[in-house]
Amino acid sequence: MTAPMAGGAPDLLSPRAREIVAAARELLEDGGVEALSMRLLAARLGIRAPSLYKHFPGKQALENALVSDGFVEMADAFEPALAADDQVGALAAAYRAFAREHPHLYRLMTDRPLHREGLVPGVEDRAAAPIVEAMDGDVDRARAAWAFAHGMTILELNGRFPPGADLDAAWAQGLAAFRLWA
Amino acid sequence: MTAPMAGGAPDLLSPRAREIVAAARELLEDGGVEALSMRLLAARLGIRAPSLYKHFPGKQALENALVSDGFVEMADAFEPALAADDQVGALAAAYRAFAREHPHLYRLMTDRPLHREGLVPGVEDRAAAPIVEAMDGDVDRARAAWAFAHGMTILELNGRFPPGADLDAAWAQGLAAFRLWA
DNA sequence: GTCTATATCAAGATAGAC
DNA sequence: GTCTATCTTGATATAGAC
Repeated sequence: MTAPMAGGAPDLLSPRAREIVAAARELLEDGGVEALSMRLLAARLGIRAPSLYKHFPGKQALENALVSDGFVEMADAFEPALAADDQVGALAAAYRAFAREHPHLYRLMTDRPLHREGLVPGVEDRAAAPIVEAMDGDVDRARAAWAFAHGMTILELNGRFPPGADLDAAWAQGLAAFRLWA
Repeated sequence: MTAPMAGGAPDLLSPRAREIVAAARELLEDGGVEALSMRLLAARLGIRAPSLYKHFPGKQALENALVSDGFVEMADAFEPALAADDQVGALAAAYRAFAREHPHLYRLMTDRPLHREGLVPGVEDRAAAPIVEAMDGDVDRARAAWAFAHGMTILELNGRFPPGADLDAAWAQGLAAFRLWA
């Protein structure tokens, strides 16, 4: 696992809270969103569930910490793609790689409403900025490109394409369209 | 609500089971996937939850019936778009309209793994066929286009675009790209 | 076709002692 | 910082009577 605070911002969480988030992250990546319960998390830490509430007011706060970390990692993965010759292709590759390496985190981050009030300020924007940048600052194109990437990703994660589907080819078709714009 | 069996196929469900599915549909459209519980469904029908198991072996079978109906309705909504001058635009409009009119059904149908063994045979393919047709039979382009449409739809349903985002403009950007292919 | 009664399980969360 | 004990709620599902 990469460092959650790679950007260098000071950590808002206490050391013990950090340990809990780390365990929650393992639990999530191992067993998915459904496995992320206060009971199982406590068990992984060798403590009882009520103890967790001394460190987080509730489950939502814990999820918010996981999602905030995820956005920071996403931004760290996306930003280098802007240095590439083919920004669109490099960014798409980074997007697919992130989702492939952290499918359950990706789902937690993208496939449900966000509780924005509880996130670390700015992290969502930081992850989104490279997409806008790659689309030359056109937010409408950026949203369309994001929708394509998310659609491909979540449909694949949910097993919605036919078994033999050539997803590389489908990605290539979408990317070709994005490049026509640019 | 439109007729679930508009295609004319014989209904596999008993009349009472049909009533139960109709009530489940109302429950789903009113309160979303989380509201779709056997208890609440029974309450809406004025009976007790265990009685439902005389008509369906389990909750999954009930969901499968809802999803199968949904695919039939989706196909009925998509197929006329192929008669339009602008097939891509008409199909996209039909897609958006379906999701807007049945957001919770759309989620049940698309935003999770499918239990294909339990669906009415052929319904998924029938809903997908118009997209492939509009893309001149190119399945890779059809998958890319579907990913874009689903991404736009589900991100909007989940409130993931910024409050002031011009989603019509984002759709237009994506559709322009699809038309460049054609 | 519906009922009561029940099994089983799991979830998030709180109070208060140590 | 962790504990035990408990609350509250809700889910799917089964057995067997009527």
